[in-house]
Amino acid sequence: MDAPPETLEKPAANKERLRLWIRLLRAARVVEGELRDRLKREFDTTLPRFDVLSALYRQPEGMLMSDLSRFLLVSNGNVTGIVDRLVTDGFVVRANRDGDRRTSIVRLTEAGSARFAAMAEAHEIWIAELLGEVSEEDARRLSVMLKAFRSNWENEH
Amino acid sequence: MDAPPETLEKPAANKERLRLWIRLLRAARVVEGELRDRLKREFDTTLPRFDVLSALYRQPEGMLMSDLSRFLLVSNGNVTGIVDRLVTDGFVVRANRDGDRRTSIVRLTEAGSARFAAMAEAHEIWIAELLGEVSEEDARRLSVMLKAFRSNWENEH
DNA sequence: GCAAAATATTTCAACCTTGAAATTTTAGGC
DNA sequence: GCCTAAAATTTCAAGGTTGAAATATTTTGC
Repeated sequence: MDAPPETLEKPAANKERLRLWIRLLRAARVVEGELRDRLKREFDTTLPRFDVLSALYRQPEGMLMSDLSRFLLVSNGNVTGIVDRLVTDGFVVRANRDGDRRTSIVRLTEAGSARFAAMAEAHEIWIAELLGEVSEEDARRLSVMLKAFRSNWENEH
Repeated sequence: MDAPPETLEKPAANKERLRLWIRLLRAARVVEGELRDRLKREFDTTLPRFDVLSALYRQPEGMLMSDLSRFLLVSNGNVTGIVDRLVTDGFVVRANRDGDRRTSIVRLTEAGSARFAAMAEAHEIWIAELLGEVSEEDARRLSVMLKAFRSNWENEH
């Protein structure tokens, strides 16, 4: 016997999930907005640029455009524009890859790496400050839940 | 004696908060992306338009542009554009308010109200489906945490 | 080898988003 | 009653975002 589909199982649970989603989205927007302001004020940059630098910082050997797009959960065309601007600013380079002329490896420059290191340090402090009310215990629990949510999602899609 | 500032209190807790933030942001993006796709496919609309309709649906007497902006956590100029397009589509009207010619009350039309009701029904099911792995118990706990986070934020800002 | 399918990326139009400047109207001080 | 400040909104430029179409290259099947 199959279990009934989740969505019909218990109406109250679904209302609770809806409330959860709305609050999660609002919390994310509040924090995101604050980070955007601070990145602009203190480093004259944007959140998407920060995200790209962050991804590249973890992969010193570089990433393909499609790697970036998949990792950041944004479209290919989007990454093109952001990387273009980062190249103009001198924080990133596109290196030719012999063997496949369709692709190029995107890598941080020295300047980009140094710049990101400074931003990351501030960023960590900002998050500590913005999420200061969340206890270490709560943070751990919530974090585990969200990780489970995501791996589950990845497996199904 | 004052307690030490949160950010210096315990480095491990801050790492945990940083991890939490990253996971929260990713979860929000995954769900948001899926909602965007479905709203487009099934109702030929966008998330920001849905958000505006949703806000207006809860306030049948209408809202000022600045009310919408504050409630949705987006800029004034942003709301102007979205409402303009909703007016063009016939889902929303701007009514003159006697007494103050700077402002106008934005309200749902009959069509807008009916349209939103249909979308809201689907939306609730989608969320139930997307967050199906989160137990009712977890949802409630998480939801309470996020609510506390937000009221705390509101009080400080 | 070559045509066709698959892959990686860019381009583009439409929309979303912000923050700052401009516009319009109202409220206050005198 | 004026003049100035305040308030609500719109306008605008720059950038972010998507999805679809276009481009360029590589791989596959035969």
